[in-house]
Amino acid sequence: MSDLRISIVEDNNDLRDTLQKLIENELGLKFVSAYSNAEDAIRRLPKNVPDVVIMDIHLPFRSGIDCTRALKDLCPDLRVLILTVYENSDNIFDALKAGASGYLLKRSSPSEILSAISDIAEGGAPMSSRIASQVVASFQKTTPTLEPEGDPLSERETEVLGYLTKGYSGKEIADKMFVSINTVKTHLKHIYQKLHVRSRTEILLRYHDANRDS
Amino acid sequence: MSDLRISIVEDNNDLRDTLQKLIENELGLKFVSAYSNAEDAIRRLPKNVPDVVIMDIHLPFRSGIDCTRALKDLCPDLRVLILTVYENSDNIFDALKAGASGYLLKRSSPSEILSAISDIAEGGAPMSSRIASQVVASFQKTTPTLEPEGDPLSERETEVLGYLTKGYSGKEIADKMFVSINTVKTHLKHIYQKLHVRSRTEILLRYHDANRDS
DNA sequence: ACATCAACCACCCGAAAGGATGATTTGGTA
DNA sequence: TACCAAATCATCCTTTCGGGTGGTTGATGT
Repeated sequence: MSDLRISIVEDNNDLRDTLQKLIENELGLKFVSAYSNAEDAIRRLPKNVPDVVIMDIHLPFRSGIDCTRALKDLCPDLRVLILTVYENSDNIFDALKAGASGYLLKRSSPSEILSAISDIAEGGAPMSSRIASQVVASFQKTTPTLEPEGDPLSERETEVLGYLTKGYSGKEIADKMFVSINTVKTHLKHIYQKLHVRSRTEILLRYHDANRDS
Repeated sequence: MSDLRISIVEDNNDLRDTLQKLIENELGLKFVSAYSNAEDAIRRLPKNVPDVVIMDIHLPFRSGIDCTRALKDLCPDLRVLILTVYENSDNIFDALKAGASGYLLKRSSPSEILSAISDIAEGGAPMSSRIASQVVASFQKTTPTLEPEGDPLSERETEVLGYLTKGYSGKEIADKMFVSINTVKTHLKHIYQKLHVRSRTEILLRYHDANRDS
């Protein structure tokens, strides 16, 4: 097994040098390249693709998240390890969606960074503790707002809602439930009243905001 | 700071005893109770609530996921650390949705388990490497089927699609884009053709199936 | 016996959505 | 230059939605 090849995208010169030295002094890792902005990285990194790139988020022009997206597009096998000071959930989720596999905070110790590099290269997804807990929290989004605890939907109304959120039209729901279109419309009116919405569009938006499952 | 209070829900007697000894022999941890099934845990654990409960998933009658849900309902501050052999994504996501904060595989070493306990008690979300990568992968659900690679949407069409997926009506989109309602309708027709759908409802379904974001 | 409520259905209305056809302008490219 | 795609708008037409009003039945509970 040859050395893991590592690149760095980081605009802070001191930190970039520190990381480079950290990598160069570690057995099993090989420093490949470093870039101080997203453009350089996107243009030049694909010519000599590393195994892992350590990516800052705050960069001069294009963000590290943009850069991650672009690089993953050009080099799908590249593993991106975010190393940043930002721990707000928007940045975390955007980075992961953009294709990052790991997310460390800059306060991490050198040994944490090194073990994260090994972990991410082996298919893991290293995250700082605070990051992981936010990611997990995103799964626990309490399925709220659908049925606001005020007046529960009746059995048939729930059934109609089920078809509604699967994308069926009023007519199709009527057929599936063996009732007339007018009955479905009545149920729908009641559902809209109870959930305080005025269209199936609003239902779908709320439903898929609230539920991350089927 | 007093000792962390730990309980165990695990049906395998050997492993349960091993875990108990592991906890009893560790400075800073205090073993509180152990249960071999979900019913016992749900009935008796709330009478003496620990800080952290180590939970197996495969249990005799009710699963550890059910048990997690019930316990989190009774004791919201309880931290649940899943310890199981299952690493399929359904169990992972269901457990996290049920309120678990950490997810370890049983192959984990004693020191990993101990540090996970500390981590979870401090608000972290410890996960085995393979688990974390599956969780992260769930954010990267490749935004498929929206734009089927056959004919990309034009600039304005993409713009219309953006508003559409935020729930705006045709008229509202027209206003926001400073064009007539007819233009929006034309764009919509083209979008429907390109994405092979027949209504905004289908668009919303596909969009929110594909994207876990706003 | 009476009240209540879910479920069912009908008719009406206006607004929105979806589809077809055709037209004009603009910018870029063969 | 000639052509083409994208964007703009219009007109016509049908269906669907959302909302209002009203009614019948059957089960449940007081």
